[in-house]
Amino acid sequence: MKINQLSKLTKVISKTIRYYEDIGLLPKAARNSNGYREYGSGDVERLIFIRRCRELQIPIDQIKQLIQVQADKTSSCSEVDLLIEQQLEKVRNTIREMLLLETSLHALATSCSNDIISECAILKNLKGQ
Amino acid sequence: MKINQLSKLTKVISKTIRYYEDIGLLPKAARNSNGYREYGSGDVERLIFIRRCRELQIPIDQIKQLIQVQADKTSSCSEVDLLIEQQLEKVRNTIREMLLLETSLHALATSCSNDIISECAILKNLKGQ
DNA sequence: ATAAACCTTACTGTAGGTGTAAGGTCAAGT
DNA sequence: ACTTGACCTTACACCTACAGTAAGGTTTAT
Repeated sequence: MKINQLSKLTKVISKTIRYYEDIGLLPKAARNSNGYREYGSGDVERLIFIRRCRELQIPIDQIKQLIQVQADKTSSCSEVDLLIEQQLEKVRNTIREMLLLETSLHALATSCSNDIISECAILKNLKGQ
Repeated sequence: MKINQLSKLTKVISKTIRYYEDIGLLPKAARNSNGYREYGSGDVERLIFIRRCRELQIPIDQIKQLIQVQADKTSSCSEVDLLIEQQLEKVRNTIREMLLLETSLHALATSCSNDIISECAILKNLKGQ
């Protein structure tokens, strides 16, 4: 199949598929006589795997690792476990930071009941400290 | 004062200060005879304002707007309110997304009690759908 | 005198793509 | 036969918000 077909099956746009090939996340695609990329069902599976990982915000370098681990039959699940666990920790950290941010912004948003710009409490708060 | 002094007072590194000048977030700095940038107390205040905004993840373009609004004595607070409100909404959306992410990752992390890579439930889950 | 600490510009790289230009190919319709 | 439109190709620029590095000039302290 051609790139657009792969794109439809995986919900990854062609542009991004070529990009993934460029950076080595996908192997170099086979080409047919006119130079178009040619894909098979293995590519569909691999790309869906990648898309699912990206949806979970797993960085591309770590996806590369996950793919390598899968290819190596002798490796154990513990590497996979660790990677997912780390990703989970990162997400939880982000959530904590975002909640602090939300508190600050909310306090800021409700601080000004004025209408005169020179007296605006929001701007004053932003200047302070 | 010179750039390093400004940096210490505002907790913004010199590199970033020059960058802000490049992109027009800070006005072109005055120069003294040797070509070094020369700053005054107004610059301290302005840069602290910018830092506080960045800590709240307000994008640089919106900080530019906030600075313009402040300079214009005829403008009302409503623009400021709106901007902060939008930022708050963005942060809340990110939190919502992150919480969904956390759920997915947690489910994934606890799905595999296996140790054989070819049977790893995590990898299977990532391939599916 | 010299070394450390500071200043300058300019260019490159980061993550994960998206946008755009300029062109080749292919199938269908007129 | 010709054209139109949909598809394919590469290559380069752009996005955010900086950080790193090179290569060089200046100032300050010892």
